[in-house]
Amino acid sequence: MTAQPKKPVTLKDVSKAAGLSYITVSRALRQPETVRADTREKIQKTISELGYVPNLAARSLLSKRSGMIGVVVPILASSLFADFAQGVTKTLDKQGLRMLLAVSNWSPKAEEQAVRTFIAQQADAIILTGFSHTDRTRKMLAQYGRPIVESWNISDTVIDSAVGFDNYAAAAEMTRYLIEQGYNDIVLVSGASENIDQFADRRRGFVDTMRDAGREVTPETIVQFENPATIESGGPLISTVLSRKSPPDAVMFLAELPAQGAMLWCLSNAVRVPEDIAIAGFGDLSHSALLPVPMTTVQIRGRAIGERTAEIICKRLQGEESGRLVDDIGYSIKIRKST
Amino acid sequence: MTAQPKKPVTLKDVSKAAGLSYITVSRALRQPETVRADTREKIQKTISELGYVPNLAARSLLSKRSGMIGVVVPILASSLFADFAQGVTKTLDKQGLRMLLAVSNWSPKAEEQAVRTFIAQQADAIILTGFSHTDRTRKMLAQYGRPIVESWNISDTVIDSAVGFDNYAAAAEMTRYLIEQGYNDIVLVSGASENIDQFADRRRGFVDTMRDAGREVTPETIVQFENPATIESGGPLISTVLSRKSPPDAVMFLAELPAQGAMLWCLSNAVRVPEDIAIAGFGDLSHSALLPVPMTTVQIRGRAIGERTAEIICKRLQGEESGRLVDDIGYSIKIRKST
DNA sequence: AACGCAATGATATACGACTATCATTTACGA
DNA sequence: TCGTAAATGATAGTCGTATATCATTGCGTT
Repeated sequence: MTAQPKKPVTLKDVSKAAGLSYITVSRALRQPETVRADTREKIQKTISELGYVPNLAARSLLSKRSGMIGVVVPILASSLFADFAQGVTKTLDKQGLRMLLAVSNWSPKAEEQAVRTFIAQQADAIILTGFSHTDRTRKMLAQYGRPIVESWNISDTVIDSAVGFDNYAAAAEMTRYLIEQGYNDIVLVSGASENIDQFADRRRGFVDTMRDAGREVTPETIVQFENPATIESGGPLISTVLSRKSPPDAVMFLAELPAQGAMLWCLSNAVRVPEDIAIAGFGDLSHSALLPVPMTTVQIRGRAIGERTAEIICKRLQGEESGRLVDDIGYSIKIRKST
Repeated sequence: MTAQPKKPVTLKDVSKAAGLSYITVSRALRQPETVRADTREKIQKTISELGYVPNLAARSLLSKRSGMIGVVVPILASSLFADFAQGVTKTLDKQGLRMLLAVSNWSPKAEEQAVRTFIAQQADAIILTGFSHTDRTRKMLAQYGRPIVESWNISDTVIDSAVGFDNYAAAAEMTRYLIEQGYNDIVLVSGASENIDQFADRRRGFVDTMRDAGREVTPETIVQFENPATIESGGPLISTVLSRKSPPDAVMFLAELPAQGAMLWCLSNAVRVPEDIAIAGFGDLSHSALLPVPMTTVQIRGRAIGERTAEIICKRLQGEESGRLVDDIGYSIKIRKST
């Protein structure tokens, strides 16, 4: 069945089968009003009989539009980026656009490779996550000449447009909240922040707020997990922190999965939250609100970021010159029982 | 910047800039050994100066290979299908192939639309989830003449190849286990199974095993949730079941999220698991093993299914005529504390 | 000086869809 | 029966890449 590749059906094949000329068939599809109704019907009939599907590679060569949008996410499994990607396709679908999806594993180098093939494939627009790109990526995108949206963060220096939220402010606000709640010794659990602006910004938000409040930030204050963040890393992280000579009274995570892992570890090890240790997350994955001790966290609407991003792309492709645009979709601090 | 579309750089532009003929530049890329080393270098230099990126639409028109693989998943957010998709791209990446990803929302009609555009985009292969396709989808795929892999289930009647596990057997084995554990009144919580073979097979596995064991299966035995399965649906489902005149002593879920939701509801409502009610899941998302009462479930390795699926595609595209192939990647029943 | 070979050039054709231009056929009313 | 408009046909060129064929140039060897 699949062994011998079938020769694909072309418009020419359709015209022969219908006993019409190529040009008439072409017109029936492109300018239907110039072709008689019964002729159109006959053509439609043979099209579905032969199973003709237009070759978009040929069309794109001429029209310069491929109908594909390139999207790069750092990771997909158990993360808000899956929501994001789903939001993107959902919106693109309505316009008949398709998503070329690449996973970078938080590597700008992998992102570069993805962008290169997106451009080669004639993607009509490109969606990236974050602002951390290689020089070559930036050079390629500068030549690209089509819509580019960076997502999941906002900044004054975007390539083209951006949709996201203020990572710095979100972390700062959560830090301020914890300080105001009276926690004296707050530890930050952060992802590796080299090359990842989101984590770097969140981290700065924490550090600046702590210092503004007169709190000391020592090397002991910040603990790091390896990307990608996993739920399994949470237990070891919190147990290490709790076994210090003078353990902190609050731990603020910059990713949701390790926070959930830490919470579950506490539940299983008779550590009371928030009495023994307060835990705050970042992201608000679906479990967080339903845990026996619902978790305080920064709620990010990943789906909404994806939809908004795709909407901007669609508008741009329809010729609306919105120009450089930075859309702050916001976040919200969800105060629950864990702090 | 993005306003006026730049005219893209073509091979011809490169040849002009390098002071060479088009054909020499073309040869330098396709048959490098026929071009002098220093000429090749000069060409490479101008290529990177101009930022030339080959137009794969043009190439694909000639070569019949687009370098893109179409993938349809029912859902992406908080599900094993995100792991699956990540496994697929990871493996495709190594061969320089890209993933066109569509989300069907469990709708065969949406799948059909996705398949149509995959074929139009000249995808080199197509990956589907499950066996539930519309007649039109089947017709298109029959004409397609390229590798097709159906995933997440296995069967004797596949279109081309399949990678997955035996949904029927997995549900049957879990049912048998619950019966052997001595649970007398087992309730099944299933997804809507019209048009979704995975759920239908799991359901049959449950029903057949129950009847074989002499258990009655009444309308009361099976409760249904709406797709997509959410964690939020778990609480209401289990509380409804528990408020029956004679509540069951075990609940078997055919999806992991509602099972987790049910478990978390029990934890928050002083319902003891498994003493008051046993709970079994299906899928094993990352939280399940770490809950205060770790959950018994059917472990599915979504990532592995994705990787294996992509491997088969890659081999096929490299010309290995493996032919019709059904790969059972297995599952494993994880007995934990919740039953 | 003649030969062979490597490197490069010129030209044409193909891929499938689309369009512009001009030509032909058909149907219908006056 | 003619004029007109609508419907259809024929032909050629476009997009960017790839390749087959044949031609030209330059260089070293005998």
